[in-house]
Amino acid sequence: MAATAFALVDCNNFYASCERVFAPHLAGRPVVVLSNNDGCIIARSAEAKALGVPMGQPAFQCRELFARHGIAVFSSNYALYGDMSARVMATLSRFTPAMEVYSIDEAFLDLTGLPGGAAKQARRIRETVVRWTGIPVSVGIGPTKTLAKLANRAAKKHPDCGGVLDFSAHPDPDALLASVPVEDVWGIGRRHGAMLAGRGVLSARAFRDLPREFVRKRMTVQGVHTQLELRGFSCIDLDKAPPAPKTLMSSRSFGRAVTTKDELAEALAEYVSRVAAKLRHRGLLASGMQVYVQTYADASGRPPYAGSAFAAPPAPTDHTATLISLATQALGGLFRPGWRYKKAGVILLGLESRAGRQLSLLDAPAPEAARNERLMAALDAVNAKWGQDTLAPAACGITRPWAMRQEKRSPRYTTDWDELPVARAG
DNA sequence: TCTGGGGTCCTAGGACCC
DNA sequence: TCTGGGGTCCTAGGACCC
Repeated sequence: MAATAFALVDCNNFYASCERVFAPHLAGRPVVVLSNNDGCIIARSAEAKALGVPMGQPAFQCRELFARHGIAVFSSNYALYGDMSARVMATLSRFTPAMEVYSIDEAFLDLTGLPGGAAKQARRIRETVVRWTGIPVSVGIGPTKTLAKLANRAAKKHPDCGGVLDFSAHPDPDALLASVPVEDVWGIGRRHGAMLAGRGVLSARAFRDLPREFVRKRMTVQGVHTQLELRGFSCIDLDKAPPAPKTLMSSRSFGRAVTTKDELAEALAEYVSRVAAKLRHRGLLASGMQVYVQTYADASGRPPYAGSAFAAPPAPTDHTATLISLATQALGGLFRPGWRYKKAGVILLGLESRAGRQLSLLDAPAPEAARNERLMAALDAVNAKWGQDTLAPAACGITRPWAMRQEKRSPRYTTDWDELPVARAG
């Protein structure tokens, strides 16, 4: 029986690569993608990295750098990235059913026992994905998910390995672990990284060799799992069918400061209508809701105001109008005049499966329930066919002066009939 | 004017119950 | 007189991930 071989397949500079698939003239050129609201930099092509464009930097601080180097700048286009992700994942699933889609641009695969060995399969995966989707990927292989992650990072760092690195076949694993900064280990973030650095623990190797009790005390059992995984003992299983989400949220920073309760209510109505559509798409009902608002600091130097409120519908629901009126009520208790609001959001809680719901005698369906259900189904069907905001509740407003900025969004090449790429002859 | 959005898990502490 | 031990549920806060 072969030793377990987890692979982590990770798309290189995913969002930037997606933009380039449909803009071939950008091949070899620096490309960056901005966060929602065109706020900060969330993806960079290799060329942009080489020019020193920093990850996470506010976009307005980089304008000069963008102009000087002719960097192509895009607003984020999640319709495009989501669709490209689905294509990559479908390609990966041809290789093994033992696969976990871990994020929009990453998947774990169990390559144990496949013909030719894990590394050979990984090279085939790489070639196939780039040929079928245009997206380049790197593959890290290891006996645990944490080591596969680490190997993936190393594969990206060392171009000479051809985008595939197998931890188990590495000639000097201790040296490899010693070369990885401790805060780059999967599961160890900035805070714990700083705490460890303060104690002279700087590398993955040094962390691996710490006393277990110390790790448990300072980093909880999750830290212990990470440590065991670095030692080669698998603690984190492949999750082929991720469990239903426990919360769903929709929130946005505004394109400009919002000062009135009416505008806040409109924005919240829009977020509710988005998150309710997600809820129905997953076949879930919400039994609670949290609404929150955040302001900018004001001129007097008062710290920003942040408020949140809970509300619950009479019975678990996925009905947009019910949820909107709930959010509007919650806002009533939350709103303070005289502030400039920066952001608001809605979180749906206590999610349960619609199918599994047992109706009690007390919450027998109201007469309008069946009509509501048909209305929501019709709304979702129209929006699925014609685009996300074709139909929206009037409470969301029409002009949306607070809407987020997206000045450089590329077309939704793959998901919108009006934005298909056009091929020209000759 | 100016720094995203969407998730999960763990722990501690308080309320409440038997 | 004078105040156990164990369990559950909820919330807030902090940490992590992409």
